[in-house]
Amino acid sequence: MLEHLFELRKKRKWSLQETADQLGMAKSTYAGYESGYREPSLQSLSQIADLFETTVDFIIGRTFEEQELIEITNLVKNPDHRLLIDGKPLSKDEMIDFIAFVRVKRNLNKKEENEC
Amino acid sequence: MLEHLFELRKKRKWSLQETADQLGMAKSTYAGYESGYREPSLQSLSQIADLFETTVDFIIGRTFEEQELIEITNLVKNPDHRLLIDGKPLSKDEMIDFIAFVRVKRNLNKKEENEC
DNA sequence: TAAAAATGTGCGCGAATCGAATACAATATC
DNA sequence: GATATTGTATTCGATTCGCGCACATTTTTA
Repeated sequence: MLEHLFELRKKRKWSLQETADQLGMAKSTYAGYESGYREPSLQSLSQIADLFETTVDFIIGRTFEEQELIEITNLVKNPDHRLLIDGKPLSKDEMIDFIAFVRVKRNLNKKEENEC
Repeated sequence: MLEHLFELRKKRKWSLQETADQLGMAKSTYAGYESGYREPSLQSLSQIADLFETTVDFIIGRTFEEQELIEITNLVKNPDHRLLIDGKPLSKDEMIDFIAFVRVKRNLNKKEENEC
């Protein structure tokens, strides 16, 4: 269930003890989670997600990728996510402007490459 | 911790019994989750998230809205999501450019309002 | 409107699980 | 080679789980 914990910890090159210390729990307790011997409380689980800067859904294996991929061009028509800048939601118009902005910029870079 | 369960169930106009039946557990068990009297196992929690077609993070209150909010300015330093345009990931530079772009545009709009 | 069914709430019990301490082998560090 | 660190496993008391059951309230049915 928590098979992702191992990779998250290894990616940061932390030992079980280091990780447990940061979470304020015993090494054996955290180790139990990784090995599948025990399940953490929801509070501990949330704390762990915070420590690894990820989601609970990823840790318990409900999402396959740690980094969720979000296609902005889809968001205009199907806003299943809300993008913010400085805490303020991005409007549809701002999104459209942005898409155009990036497309133009990417094309310019392409042309520059071809000229070299 | 699981304060969202009540609203998710009510939105669907389900009784405790109906909900518990769909989850294959006792009414009192599910009711215990809603009232905060008990915490479900991770397996049950995942099952509940499936039933309500939402995320565990939302149910346990780690995200405020069912529609997830993503602050782009945070993505630069902590890329827990990946934004795409035309299938191609947004680079850090593109994100920074975009943030500046939106900020300038928003400021211009503000000035225009003040002039009226 | 009275009877019956369904709803939400709370408690008690046995069983299961938790969190920490401890022990120990394997590996790393000096 | 001695020492410290790491990962794994086990045990123990305490906590919590999941369910059954009871009860008051509301809704539905006859």
